[in-house]
Formats: sequence, C-alpha cells, structure tokens
Amino acid sequence: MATTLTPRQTQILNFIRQVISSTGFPPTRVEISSEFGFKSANAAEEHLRALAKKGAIVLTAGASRGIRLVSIDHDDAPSVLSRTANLLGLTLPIIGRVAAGQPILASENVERELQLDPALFSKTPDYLLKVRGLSMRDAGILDGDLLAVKRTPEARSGQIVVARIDEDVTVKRLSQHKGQIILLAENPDFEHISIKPGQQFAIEGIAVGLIRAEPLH
Amino acid sequence: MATTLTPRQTQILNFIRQVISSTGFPPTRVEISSEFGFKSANAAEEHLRALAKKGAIVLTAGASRGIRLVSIDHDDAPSVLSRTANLLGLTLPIIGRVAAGQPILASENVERELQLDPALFSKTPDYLLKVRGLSMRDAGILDGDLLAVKRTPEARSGQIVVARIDEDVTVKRLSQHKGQIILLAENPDFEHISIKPGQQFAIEGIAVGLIRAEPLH
DNA sequence: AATACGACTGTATATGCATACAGTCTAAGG
DNA sequence: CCTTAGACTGTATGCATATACAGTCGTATT
Repeated sequence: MATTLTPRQTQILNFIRQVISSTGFPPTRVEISSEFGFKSANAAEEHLRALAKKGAIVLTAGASRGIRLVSIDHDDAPSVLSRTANLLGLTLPIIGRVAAGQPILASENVERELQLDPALFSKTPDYLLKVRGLSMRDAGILDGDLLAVKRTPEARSGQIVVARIDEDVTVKRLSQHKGQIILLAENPDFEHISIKPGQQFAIEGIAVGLIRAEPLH
Repeated sequence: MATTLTPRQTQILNFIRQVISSTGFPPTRVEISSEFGFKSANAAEEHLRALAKKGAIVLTAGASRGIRLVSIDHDDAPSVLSRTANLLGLTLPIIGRVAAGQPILASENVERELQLDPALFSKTPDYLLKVRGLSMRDAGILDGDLLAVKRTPEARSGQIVVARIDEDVTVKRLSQHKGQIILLAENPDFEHISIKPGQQFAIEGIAVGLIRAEPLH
C-alpha cells in the first residue's frame, strides 16, 4: 500500500512537516502556494488531495489548517504520531550496569541523560539501557548499544524484552508457551534461559528502538 | 518568573494540548468555547491572551489556529545536577531512497526531519540514511535502520562508509589496499564490490552512529 | 466604598481559508 | 492519436476565524 509520492509531493509534505515543527500548526493552502511560488491556492489544494489519497496526510474538511501527518510505516500498526511541536525533547536516562537487586531506574544506575525527539520511536521509551555482551547479536543488538525501553509489566511472545531473573537484568527475546517462559538469546554461542519455578522473574520493559552511538567499526 | 496559571487557564491549556495531540493542529476560539460551553468566542480569546501573557503559549496574530505551545520547565525533582534547559540543537534530514544520480541531500530524498541531541554521537552527523537490505547484517546494521552519516570525501580502510558507485549509493565497509578499493559486505550472502578502473566512485560519508526506530521483533 | 481582575455574554466585522469549477501544458502509456 | 495523470493558472463563493468593543457578575484587594 506504500504508494510512492512524486518528487513534488514529497517536497510539499516536507514543507508541511517543517511548518508544523517550527510554528506548531500546519500551513494553509495559500502559505504552501506562496512557499512554492504557486499563483493559485488550488495547486496546493490538489497536492494535499493527492497526499491524502496516498495516505501521507489526513485532511479535516472545513477546518483551517486541517492537515494531519500520518506515520507511513508499511509493516507497523496504523499509529498516528502525535507530533507536538517539539521545542522540548524527551529526556531519557541512560542506564549503565544495573546493580543487582536494584530498580533499573535507581539514580545510581543512571550514567547520563539524553534528549530525544519524542517522534523518533513509535512507542515512547522510558529509558535507554546500555547493552552488555553479544547474546542478541543476530538481532542486530551489539555490545554498547543503547536499547530504548518502554516500561511495561507485560509483553507478547516474540518481543525483545528487558527481564529480571532473580537479581539480574537481561535483554532477550521472550517466548511463552503454555505457561513456560523461555528467554531466547539471538546468538548460537549463548544458551537460552528457561525460567524455573521458584525463580523470581519479571518483565521490566519492551524494546522499542535502538541507538548505536559509538563509532561503527 | 513562572507566573502561575489559574485553574481555568490550566484547563484551557490542557485542552489545547489534547487537541494538538489528537488532531495535529491547535483548536480555534470557537472550538475552545464549545468544549467549555462558552457562549462567546471572546471568552476563549481572553483566556488565550492570558496564557500568552504568562508565557504558556505564543499567539500568531491573524493566523487561524495560531497557537503554539511553549516548553514549561516541569517541576519534578530530577538528578543531582542542574539540567541544562537545552532545545535539541541538531536537526537532521532522514534520507530515504536516493534517486539515481542525485545528490544525497537533494530535497526529494528527504523523507522527514528529526531533532537529535548533538551530544549523542562522537562525531556530529549530517544526515540519517535509511538503510536498505541486509548486506551489513553482521555489523549489526539491519534493513530500515537509520545510519547517522557524517559527510566527508575521505575515509580510512575498515570504516563503514556511504559510497557512490556510478549512480548508486550504498553502505559498505571500506577496504583500501595498494590503490585497490573494495567495498566489503558484512554478510556472507552478499558479494564484495571491487571498484574497477573507469567506474565513478566517491565516498559520500562515514557512519558515526545508528538508530533503529522501528519496533524490534 | 472604590478598584481590579478573572470569567464570562453579546454583537459585529474584516479577513482568513477551504474549496468548487473551468482551463492550459506536458509527459507517459495504450 | 487519444487518453490519463501530474502540475499548475485564474476566478469565485461562502463559511471559518480572529478580534475589537461594550457589558455583567462575583470575588478578592486596598
């Protein structure tokens, strides 16, 4: 369904994004026309219709500036990113090594803080966890990567989660089969972890994104 | 400095936030009035004036829906260090598919823009390139990832680079041996590319970081 | 008691804006 | 050659909106 936009339509869409990001509200037809030098507002109108038809925006009939951006992801759910004018970003703590038994967000674990564009990830993360080791290598998660994590006590099978087993915090892929929970490593060199009765186990959050800040080599 | 808002003004402000977040654009005076049951749009007008005077919003004269939210320092007690009230300094374009022969940063290639904390990457990137394909899988770079790229015409052997061969732009690991340039794929399923004399070749930039915004699965 | 201010009602009015209809021009297919 | 789609110009129409001015009412201040 990913209808491709024409170059001109892409330019229009980017202009709309830029206006929203800098003023906090979408442009009018006339403003679009004046940006591109159109002598008729109808040119802008038609571009908006085309963009709406292709699903890049949603138009609200009758409303001035009634343009709404839509996230265009082919595989994802139809989530409409609320793009609040971000003068301020999201401030996320970077969690380094988690001391055994402590809550992840305990201030001793916070290495530093980072500002992020809230529109970056589909689900808003609560913190960035610095990944240790290569057990998730084949999922493209390497040592030192910052995993964007959303706090939640529940997760679906197949999701990559931050979990706590007894005292230790780990990143693995969750697998739930008839009550049996297994944490899968994405690297043949590592063993899967099955949760045995009596072990303390909790989902701390799910991975919603990743940042690799260190120079790639 | 932080003049306190009256309860009513807080309600109005929250309504504005809610409208922006759900529709993508701010409400009109009439819409505010109808939400709160005002029989005159002037009631909303005066609330907006008050909010603007107290710095909670910025009004754009003459523009419909010309309401812009302003960041207000939140009152939660954060870490020990005083937080720098920084707006995210860096605005990076996200480059989707690069049309053959075109400069990477041509506006047609820009899918959208993103704000990033300049302190995130060790070297400041110039743009984010959406990676296509799995040829760099074993370097932890997957399809759809956003590669943070710093523009530079030179690179060292071993670095991951954005290169242009004839008309096409590609991400590979650079290898230079006695004048012979090879672009290495990090995936046994893909072939290395050796540059033959006569081929147009250029380093477009080097990878300085990576962002995976799509939900991990 | 006088004044100020928040929170409105009521009435107007000039633009702001969305949007319809009628054409033109060009490039791409069938 | 004919048709269609994209990208416009030009002209209009009418509701949508911002915004000014004149009041009312109640609750604090001074």
